[in-house]
Amino acid sequence: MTPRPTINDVARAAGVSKGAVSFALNNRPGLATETRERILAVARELGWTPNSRARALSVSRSFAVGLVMARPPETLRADPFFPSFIAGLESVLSESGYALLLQVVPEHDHELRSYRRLAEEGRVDGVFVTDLHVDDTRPALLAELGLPAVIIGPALGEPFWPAVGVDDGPGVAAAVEHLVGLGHTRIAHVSGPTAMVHGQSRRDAWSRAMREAGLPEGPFAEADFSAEEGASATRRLLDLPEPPTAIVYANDLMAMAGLSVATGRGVDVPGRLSITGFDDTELAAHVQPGLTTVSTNVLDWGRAAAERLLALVDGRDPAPTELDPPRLVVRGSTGPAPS
Amino acid sequence: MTPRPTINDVARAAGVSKGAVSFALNNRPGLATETRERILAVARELGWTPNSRARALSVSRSFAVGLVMARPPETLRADPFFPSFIAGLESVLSESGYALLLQVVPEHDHELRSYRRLAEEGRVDGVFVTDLHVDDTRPALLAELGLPAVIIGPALGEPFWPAVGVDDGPGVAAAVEHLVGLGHTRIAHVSGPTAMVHGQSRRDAWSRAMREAGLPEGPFAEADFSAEEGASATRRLLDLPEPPTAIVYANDLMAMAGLSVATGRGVDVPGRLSITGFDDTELAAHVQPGLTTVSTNVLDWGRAAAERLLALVDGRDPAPTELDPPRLVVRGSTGPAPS
DNA sequence: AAAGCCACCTAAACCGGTTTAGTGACCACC
DNA sequence: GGTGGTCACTAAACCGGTTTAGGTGGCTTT
Repeated sequence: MTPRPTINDVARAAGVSKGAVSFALNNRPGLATETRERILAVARELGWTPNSRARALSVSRSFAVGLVMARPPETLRADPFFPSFIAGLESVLSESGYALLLQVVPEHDHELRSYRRLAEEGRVDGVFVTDLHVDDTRPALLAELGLPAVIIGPALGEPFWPAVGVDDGPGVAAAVEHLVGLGHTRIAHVSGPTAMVHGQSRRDAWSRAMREAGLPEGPFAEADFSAEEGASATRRLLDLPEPPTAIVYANDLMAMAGLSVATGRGVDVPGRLSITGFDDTELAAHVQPGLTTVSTNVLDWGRAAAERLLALVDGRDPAPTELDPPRLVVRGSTGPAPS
Repeated sequence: MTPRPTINDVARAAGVSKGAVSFALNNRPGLATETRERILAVARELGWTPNSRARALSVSRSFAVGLVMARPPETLRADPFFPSFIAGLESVLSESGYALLLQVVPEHDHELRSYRRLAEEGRVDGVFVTDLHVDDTRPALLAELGLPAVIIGPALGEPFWPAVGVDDGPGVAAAVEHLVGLGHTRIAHVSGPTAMVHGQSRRDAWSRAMREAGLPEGPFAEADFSAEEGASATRRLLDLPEPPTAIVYANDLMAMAGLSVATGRGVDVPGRLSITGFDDTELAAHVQPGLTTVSTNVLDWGRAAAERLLALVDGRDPAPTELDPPRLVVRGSTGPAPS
């Protein structure tokens, strides 16, 4: 209620100039140790904290970074990625006194405008870019705006852009290999949108793994990561004259919906059909049968992305970060191929 | 790359003082229409946007509001609430030029510090308070800090605090009534943490509905909204000498885990056991059998909360917002009580 | 004793907006 | 023809920090 003290109040109370207070706060050389301590003591006593708005103006930095999520609310709803990812970001950002500014926009078009606005108004010092499309115009826009950015996700194409992400490939490959080891030969894939980088990269990984196992590619169905489309893709695959004996889904949500479609039709899992997911969501361990899936350390991923962006903002050299490779978690939804 | 133009550049180019530019921008009276238009034209031509940092300092506002989420990452992971809720917030905030500042902290203790810091540094003009505990100290802290706040969730106790939320009660009651109508008499409840307001309020609603149906309360198991505890609570209930014929869960995640436990044990759903959830997550419609659950309009909820906070920040009278009441969605997981 | 040099601190400019007090021109009125 | 009142605008203070260019006093140096 009482107005917060300003640097002037502290200076007056300590009998020094406000410059001195600033020096003491940011412990810069040029102050006698005794003076510095006296100033800090007074500041503590008055309960003074520097006003971030004033600081932001004078140093021309906002000490905030932005995350824009462009998804229809429906797709957003059950996404297991963001909460953990954001927790990872935060653990690094808050440590450095940075805040995370979140924007949710309904369409890609709005997203471009969001970035532009964030940059032009000087709200953020850098941004994270997620859900990259294969022909995404955002990197170009951000370069034009001169806004430091870190791309979240597998780096596809432009390698000079700093992307941070676990490579999905080995995870999908591990799932395929696991199934091949169980004797499966007709292994289908239900992908996310192949117009998006992480949809495409998982799809590619599946193709490659099949090729490397010396198998034909098997049926493929494109979906959009939602339960709805996961279910309908599964129906299409099961309706094939020669249905697959295993399906590799691009995420857990679609896999769980597919699992229900199968059991609802009386198709035994894993007796007649094996199923794998991707994400290792909490529920995956608790469906019947338990879902074999790929687990990635999203928290660490967030941390790495934040560190990278802060380095970029500070003009430091971003240390190349090593992330845990994805790990296959085998549960009950996969079993030997039917004979 | 080239430094953004400032208000001074615009003033010089238009041949007026910077005050005039400011007046034109915020279209305040006292400028000839012709002058105002000339200034705006010049501004547009130079591509000038007012710097929000400077604006924030001079008007002593940050044009940002904060949302602090204090949850262990595990609980956070699969929460269907936040993504939609945030989308709702955003739709209102961005309209008014406000930004959403997100903080994720691992513990409740950190959360208090987060709020304090946000307020003291002047980063935000107001905050949302979620996951209220029954003995929560945050309202007191925020009052002390003089920070406008809107509590998200059912208002339990302190009615003078502006809370925005759908009342869970009718939703849970509808589920119980639906089951009673199907002939069930032993209806159990698996709750969230009763130390939290929304855990407690759903539990209370269940008790009340049972009482009003003239039934004894039936077995109760406290859990924490997670799939893990939902599953173990279900096991405890099914192990009872006289197991319930229906279970009302406080959220979908626990209900789906419970559903799997039941089917895994060979307990037919809904033949021998009926199950209801709460949230109407995307997957609820796609499990086998489909989950009967309670749907709330979380997007609208977010919108209402944002409108309320902005009103509070502006010192306007917050219009009382009407939210859609929760709606029971009947699917296959509920059926007639076994005879 | 004048000059030189630190070490320590102050005064003032600056960041880029908003806001208030004030000024000059113009017109109306008595 | 002086007074009063608008209108349209400018100049300058202000928000609360950071930063730079001095300034002061004491101690060495020659």
